[in-house]
Amino acid sequence: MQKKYITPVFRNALNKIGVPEETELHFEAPKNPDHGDFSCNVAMRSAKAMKKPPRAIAEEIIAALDYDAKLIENVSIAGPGFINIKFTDGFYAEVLKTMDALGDQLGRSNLGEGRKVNVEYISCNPTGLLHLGHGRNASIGDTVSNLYEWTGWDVTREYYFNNAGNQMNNLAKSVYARYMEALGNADFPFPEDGYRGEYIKQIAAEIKEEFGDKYKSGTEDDITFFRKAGEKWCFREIKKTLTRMNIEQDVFFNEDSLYTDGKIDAIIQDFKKLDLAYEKDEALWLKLSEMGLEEDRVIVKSSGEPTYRLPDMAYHREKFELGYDLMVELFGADHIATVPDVQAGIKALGYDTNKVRTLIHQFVTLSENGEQVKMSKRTGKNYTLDDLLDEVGPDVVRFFFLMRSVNTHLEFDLGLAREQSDKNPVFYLQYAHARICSMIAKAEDLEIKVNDNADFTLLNHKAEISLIKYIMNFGEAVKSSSTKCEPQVLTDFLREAAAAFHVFYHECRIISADSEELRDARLKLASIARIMMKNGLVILGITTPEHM
RNA sequence: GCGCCUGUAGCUCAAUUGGAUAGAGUGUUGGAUUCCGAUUCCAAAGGCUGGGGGUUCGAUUCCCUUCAGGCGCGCCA
Repeated sequence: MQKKYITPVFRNALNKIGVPEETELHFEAPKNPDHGDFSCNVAMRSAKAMKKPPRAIAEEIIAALDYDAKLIENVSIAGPGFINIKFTDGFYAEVLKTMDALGDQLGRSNLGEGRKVNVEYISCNPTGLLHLGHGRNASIGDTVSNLYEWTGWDVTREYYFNNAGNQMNNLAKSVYARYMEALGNADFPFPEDGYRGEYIKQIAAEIKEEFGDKYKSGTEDDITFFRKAGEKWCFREIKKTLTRMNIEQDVFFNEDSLYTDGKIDAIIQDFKKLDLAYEKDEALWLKLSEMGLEEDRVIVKSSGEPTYRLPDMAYHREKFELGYDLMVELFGADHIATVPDVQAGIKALGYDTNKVRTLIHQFVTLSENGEQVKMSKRTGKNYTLDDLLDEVGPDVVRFFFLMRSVNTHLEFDLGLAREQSDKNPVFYLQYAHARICSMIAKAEDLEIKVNDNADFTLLNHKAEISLIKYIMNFGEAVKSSSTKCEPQVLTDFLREAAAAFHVFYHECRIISADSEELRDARLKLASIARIMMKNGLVILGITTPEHM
């Protein structure tokens, strides 16, 4: 809203002194508060076009500015030619009034204008349990979805459920082998690429418990049974874990349906029609080398089965056909190689791949006291997401996975995460919220209610103005976090905002303020800050305790 | 060998997309609070942004090169 006021003021001045209309006019909040509330580098940008030194242009601009002295305190030149703007306290009183009027909607915007976005995340194959990388994927995906919702998009949360292909046969054979072991065949051969996790033994044990040796002969029907049983068990566990993290998705897209609905065949025919596929060595190849990539790849194996590329492309096509304006997909770094192939394929089919936004997150390492942790001390096995949830709880898990930017390696400090104190950033945020709640409760005990008509012009303490600025910028932070698909932008912002509240709380008496009017204004300010903290935590998918 | 990602304070990470004196947290040292929650606040110390070149008013950011780590490079997904 500040920009809305100053942009035309500046543009008028620029026109007056003859700066070209196309010169970019951009304001930013300087890191250093001594540089004012807003800073503009237009004088430096136009130095070339004007053929004058930046500082001289800045002087001309300032002389030509026509602004309201009730809102802007002063405008000055600094450094190589920055123009710094300082607002009055009265300006911030107005801002706070506007923010207050938003109520619970504080932080929401209509950036997306109701457009449809599909966010695909987790999409873990039902062949095992979720591990730490999936936890990061789940946390980011879910919060990115929240961010889109808060910025006015129509969001569909989707899980691509892949229960076709080799991996499932592998699962079936692994379970079968463990089942035979459980029946007393100690040296029953285990498949070479089989899944060696302990959970396979558990599945086998449960089958033995329920059905005895009914499936011991291992016929094709038996293997099918093991495949289905394994899938069902794994998927149940996955969903259980996600529920613990408070994650619920709208659509579970079944890869199998692409085969039964003929989508795979259709896409093969289309590639053939476009003369982009050819047969060699009894397999079908896609001419990726004609689409700007290194080499051609197989899309149908000589066995007649498609490779992963084909269903992946068909899946994207389905999403395009559903009319999404934007498709976000989130993968771990190990999937990075598949992206260009699939994108090239759907582009060749005539779809606009600019609508697909692929996010890649790097790996997670777990550490404690500077040492890398691979195994859970509790179970002695590989660390699963459930183990982590058991140890530190869902709030900490989600926050830790969100507090680093997506495309960097993440070190999860188990010692810090376990810490239920000020060292742990999650508690720092939640405490700010809880502190406001208990303070308002205390005020109510004294029969002091939050006064909706409080006089904000009384708020001119440095700490008060600082907090108001955070409330004012909250919506921008949500927008920025959303458009960048970087939850970390929001976690950082909220930490700073919480700090601003704590400073305010420390320096400004609220309930025992000097006057009732000041008390009311501060109490109201705190209550608006509470909404900001609450909404922020909600977007991150973290609980908002009123007591701790 | 090739492609992608990363390298910033002792440690874990930021830096508004090319801006001002590179900032936070943690750790270390020292302080504050008779009163709304001490899970709080304030201060100090800590840096050749891996190294070397280049582009320009200005580079952690862009380009080249080199070193180090991670992830990929299948008719597996």
